[in-house]
Amino acid sequence: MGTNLHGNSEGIGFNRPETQPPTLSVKDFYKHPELSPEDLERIAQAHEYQGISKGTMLLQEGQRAKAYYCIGSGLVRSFATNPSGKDITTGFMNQGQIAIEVASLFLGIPTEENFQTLSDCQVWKIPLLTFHELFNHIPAFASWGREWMSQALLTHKLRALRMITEPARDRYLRLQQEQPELLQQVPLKYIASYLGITDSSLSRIRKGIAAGN
Amino acid sequence: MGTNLHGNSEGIGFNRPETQPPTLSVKDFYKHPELSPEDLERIAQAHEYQGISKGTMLLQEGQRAKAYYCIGSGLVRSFATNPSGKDITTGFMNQGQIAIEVASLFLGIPTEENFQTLSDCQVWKIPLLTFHELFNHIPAFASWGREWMSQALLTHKLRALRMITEPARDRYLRLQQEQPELLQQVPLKYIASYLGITDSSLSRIRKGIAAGN
DNA sequence: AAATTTACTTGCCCTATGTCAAGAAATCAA
DNA sequence: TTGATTTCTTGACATAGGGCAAGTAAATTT
Repeated sequence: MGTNLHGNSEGIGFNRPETQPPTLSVKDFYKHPELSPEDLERIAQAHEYQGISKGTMLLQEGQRAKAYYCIGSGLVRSFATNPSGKDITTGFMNQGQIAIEVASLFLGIPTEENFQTLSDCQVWKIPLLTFHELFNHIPAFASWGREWMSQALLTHKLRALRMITEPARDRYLRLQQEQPELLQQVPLKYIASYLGITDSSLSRIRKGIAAGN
Repeated sequence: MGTNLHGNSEGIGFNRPETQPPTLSVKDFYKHPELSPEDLERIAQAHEYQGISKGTMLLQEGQRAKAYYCIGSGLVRSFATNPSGKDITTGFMNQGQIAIEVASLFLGIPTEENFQTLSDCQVWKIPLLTFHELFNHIPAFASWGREWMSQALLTHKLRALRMITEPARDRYLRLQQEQPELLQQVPLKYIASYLGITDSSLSRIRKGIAAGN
């Protein structure tokens, strides 16, 4: 295999000490006005805390997700593989975000995306079955889910639009502004494919920005 | 104004005879295993039938949608306007599809998209208030909505991905295969911006296809 | 039917980005 | 520490697609 992201499906329980303890609790992921403290408690109980080491595949295309992950610390990327074999990064999820695959979640169809940790992560994991149960029994949780999905939908529409309207350089600058952490932690090739360009091009764009700004 | 798509906000009730009566009923839009005939009936009742003439703006950016539209016949496009003034087609909705704006629907935020009829349309319109009421009272309807949204989310993710991975020509061919009607009915410039290219480029792509295939 | 507007095509030239390949720098593995 | 792998940069060249402008065809308005 020969990569440090070796795709072990069982990278659970790393030992390296975290540099920063996450200041998040699982309840922070479920902010919604209608959710009562009791609801929140019940939801929180349904999660299991896990440490996951860098390079772990959380989900592979063709599978159906069995859980989703609230990211307490660390970084996850999702990617799709091109017919021609290249992988295209479709998203980054970091602290405070949820790594989730919608096709599996509500449609029960196998995913076309892969999810992979880019660093050691601390996550709260919730099985999809449990999720559905809570979802059906706690209306406020359903509201939360609806809002989450609406937001995701907007985000993806906007992404498609920007791929059309903005030149690569602008997309890079926007990413730099909105998620500067990413540029530090993520290999350039993943950033590049996320922006829809090659790594060579991104390298040149960077150079251009560094020079004439 | 000087365009046949004159953006009248009150193009309700055209008189031109339809060439084809729509074979759809409003219930056809709400296929879901959990929806009982009674539910369906109640939902159907909440819709109002309307004829809308070509060129009508159903929704303008900056507004909050007050309703959505099930398209019995005709064609609608959504578009966003670029900072530089150009409009970019973000989607086409035709017979059997729903013209809806998610930001307004569940987030209550003003839309950044415009919706415009590209032909005379027959629609079933449902006010958002009524929709929310039914949505909250009929669990199966909520399931339907969730599924609709999941599907929409997948579609938009895929669109963004294809903008990255496929060349314009392939995107055109795909559109031609998946929605051939569109190419007949829609001005080239709208198709072009939907595909993320200029009308000149699309014209050349067409030419190329017509020649060497 | 004349005038106007819109739709589409085409030519010329330009730019952003891709492809391929090489090499330096950094990181990881042993 | 050495070797292997990955990361990033850079060069030479190719190409898809954009910008602009002209021109014809088609449709709409008057």
